[in-house]
Amino acid sequence: MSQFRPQEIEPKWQAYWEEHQTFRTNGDSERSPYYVLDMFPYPSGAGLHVGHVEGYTATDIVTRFKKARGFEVLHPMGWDAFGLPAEQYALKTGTHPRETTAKNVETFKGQLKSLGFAYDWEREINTTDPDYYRWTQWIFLKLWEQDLAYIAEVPVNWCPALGTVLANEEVIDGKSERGGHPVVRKPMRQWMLKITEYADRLLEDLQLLDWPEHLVEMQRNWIGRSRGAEVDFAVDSESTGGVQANIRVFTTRPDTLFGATYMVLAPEHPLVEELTASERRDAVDEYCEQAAQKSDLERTELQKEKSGVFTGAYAINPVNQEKIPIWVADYVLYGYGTGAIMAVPGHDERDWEFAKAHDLPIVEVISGGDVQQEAFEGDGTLVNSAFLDGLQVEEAKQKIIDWLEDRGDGKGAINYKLRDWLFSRQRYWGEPFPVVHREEDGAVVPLPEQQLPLTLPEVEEYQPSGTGESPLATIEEWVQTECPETGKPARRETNTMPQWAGSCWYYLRFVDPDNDEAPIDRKLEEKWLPVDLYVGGAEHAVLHLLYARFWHKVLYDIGVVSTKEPFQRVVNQGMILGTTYRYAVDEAGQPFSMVDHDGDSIEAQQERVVRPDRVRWEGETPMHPEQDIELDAIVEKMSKSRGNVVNPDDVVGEYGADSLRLYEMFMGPLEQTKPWDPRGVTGVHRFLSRIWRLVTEDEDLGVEITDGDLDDELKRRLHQTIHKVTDDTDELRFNTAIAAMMEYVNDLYKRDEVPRVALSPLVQMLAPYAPHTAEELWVRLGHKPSVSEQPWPEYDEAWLEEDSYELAVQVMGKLRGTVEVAKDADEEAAVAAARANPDVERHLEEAEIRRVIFVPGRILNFVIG
RNA sequence: GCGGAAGUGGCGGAAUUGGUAGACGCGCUAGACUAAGGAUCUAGUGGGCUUUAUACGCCCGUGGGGGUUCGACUCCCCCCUUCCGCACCA
Repeated sequence: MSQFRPQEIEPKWQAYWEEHQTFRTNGDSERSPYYVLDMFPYPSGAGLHVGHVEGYTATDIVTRFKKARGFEVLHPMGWDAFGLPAEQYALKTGTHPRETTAKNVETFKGQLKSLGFAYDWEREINTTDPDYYRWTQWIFLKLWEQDLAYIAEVPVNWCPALGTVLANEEVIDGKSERGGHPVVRKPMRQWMLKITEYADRLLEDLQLLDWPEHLVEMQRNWIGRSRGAEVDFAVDSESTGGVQANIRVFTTRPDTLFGATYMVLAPEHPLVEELTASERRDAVDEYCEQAAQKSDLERTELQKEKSGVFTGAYAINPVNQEKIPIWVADYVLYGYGTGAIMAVPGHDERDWEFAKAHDLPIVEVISGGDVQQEAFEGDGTLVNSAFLDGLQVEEAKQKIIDWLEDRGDGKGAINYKLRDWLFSRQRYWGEPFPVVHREEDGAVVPLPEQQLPLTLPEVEEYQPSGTGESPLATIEEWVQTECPETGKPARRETNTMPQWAGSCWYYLRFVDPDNDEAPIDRKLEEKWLPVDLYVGGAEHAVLHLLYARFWHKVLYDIGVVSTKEPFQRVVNQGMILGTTYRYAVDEAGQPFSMVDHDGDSIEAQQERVVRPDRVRWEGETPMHPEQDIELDAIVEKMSKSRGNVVNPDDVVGEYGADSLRLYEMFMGPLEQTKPWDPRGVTGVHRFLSRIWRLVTEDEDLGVEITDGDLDDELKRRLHQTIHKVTDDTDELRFNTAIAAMMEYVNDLYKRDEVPRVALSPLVQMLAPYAPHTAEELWVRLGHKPSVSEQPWPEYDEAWLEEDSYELAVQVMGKLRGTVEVAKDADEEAAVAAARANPDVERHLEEAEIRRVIFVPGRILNFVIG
């Protein structure tokens, strides 16, 4: 026997797999292909965290399991390496992002290997590699050719401190996600991608996918399709001193058109300028100016009462020719619909509030509520609506749309929340756009494909130019070029692509990483796509997945890929939470406990945290290391500043990679958010150690390994275990699969002798979960390596059932006892057995049995009365 | 506010075509082996009542309240709480 020392066996088997190319994908294999993909990481300086390990272990188990089940598995890994942190580090230290990236990749790769993940490293890709981004640029050219890329002056989130424009998702509460710097709106020249043109297909094709409901729902909401009508309101030119205009609105409630008592334009709406009456101009100008200065946040949250100003102009309601006032208010968003609304205060809560605040009339057109008290948004019968009176809402919608279309005053329309994709960043560390701006006429000219990749030039300064242009703008010799068509002077585009670009198609490149003719060979794409299982964090539930789907559809339209959707099945691993130990300090800096007498947390203005390894334990109570203060232990998201981050390297160092992997899978369901419990690791480590001692015949155990056959009972247990572990693994229920193996081992421990044939399948089942330990034990059981090349153990249905079973017996639905009955016992036999049980009989003897419910294998219930 | 997910022992979690609630693990308790045990092995461990004690038995128990059913963690209605996403989207 020998001690279980993971630190000794793990490097050994990692070297073995590498040397024997155990997990190299054979592209010519006849086996069924199976593509398992992880969301590839951004190689940050912080290294791998336990959240990565969770998802990567899950896919690793699937990879090894599917391989054992006869599939040819593709399981690649790469680096999403463009991005802001490396550039910010360059700003601080002058280190080229390429160097930072290379170093971080090295760290990550070492960590991944130390965990024994079965990647085919021959297919490693890096989005910052010119051989890779050449094809990212190529796809951009295709988008341009398809008229899906354009340049626009759009108000963007300009962050002066970072000297760059941020995407909406990078702005949180009006501040930059990284660094918390203030963000303001500023119009700038930007590249946009017309994702909106694909909105319908992105919505429709969600049906084809095997994704969790919440994810599909989030995508649906993001796309935000709504059906309604566009209606044209003529402006009353008498009220504008002769200015003629037309205001088009989008509404989902055309049925309420008779209830429109005023109109609202967004402050940015171009008609505001034209329509405003001279005597109202000062007030309107002032209002619009204020609105422009407000951030999105201020325009929404701080808005207790809806603000707005009257323009002095009136519009004419096309259904009844009534004159209604036109207002300007920032509760109407310029970016949605037409930037103008017809306000129906009787049946829209927002309009109702505005009408109340500004004393505008409220008219009821749908009966069912009291519109003077509150807006009625429910279904009902049309009233005060001339030819619509008496109809229900749905009928009225259709009728009014027909009516509007006949008269040319409007039409049925569909609107989306989804906006075009802001696709440029004013940064250095991103893919350059493969286009030039010709100086003589300002034309945008794409580079010919042969000139790709357009590589990033070396740069002296990583500092943004400050004007909003990227550092690339400062390199004259790079910027100055000539037009590939005319040879005349031209300037290169100095924006770069956002980080999403590289991750939009990397799953394709893994299939054919070295192709220098095309991003991917069509035949290989047909073989491997779509991705069978894609695992990653929920933070990418909307944008990454939506953008990648969009690109995939474009590539589908131009024949590069044959599949409509890239990811057949997506699973989000749940977040792993850490424990934070905290206390509070008062204004004078005096520390005090945040735990009250009942053990509840109390609120504190300022709190401090204590790192877990500095906590002083008084029994079960966490205490401040120096002071007599009880710490408040709370479970929350891991973050550096809270000192609650668990470093996988530390766990590997102490317990080994297999224990870390096993623990993360044993914590609970993959998709669930789970708290990290340091003691939990010891539990699974103990389990591995128990198997180890069993297989290595630890003399203290007194369990002997024999070459004999399985007795019936053990055979049954083995087959039941294989059955359970197989099903659970297949359905990603790793926690219960591990529990089944634990139970089996517990049973084996109760025996004096265990035949080798009872252990080998166990080791095989363990292999995807704890591969190093399994490899070593496989050899110690007398087999040739490697267990990773073994087919998955089979179970025999015949051995899943027992000859007899314990039948639960109820009287009036209450459990009164259990009896052992034969597997095929009929009701008569079951009742006889049950009545022979005194505990059951006692409840039956005085009563009349009205009914007997017997479900073989499950329950016997007596109804008495 | 809208949408999604979820509330089960001291803790992480099992169990849902309705059929013995609490598998497995942590922690805890006792015992064994020990010079020692934060090692290991064995047994026990939802709460309460009954009992000299044990066994047996009984009652309660899956966020709360109703309901359907022979039988409900599971299905239906109402309510509460937590987490996640979106947030004036007309």
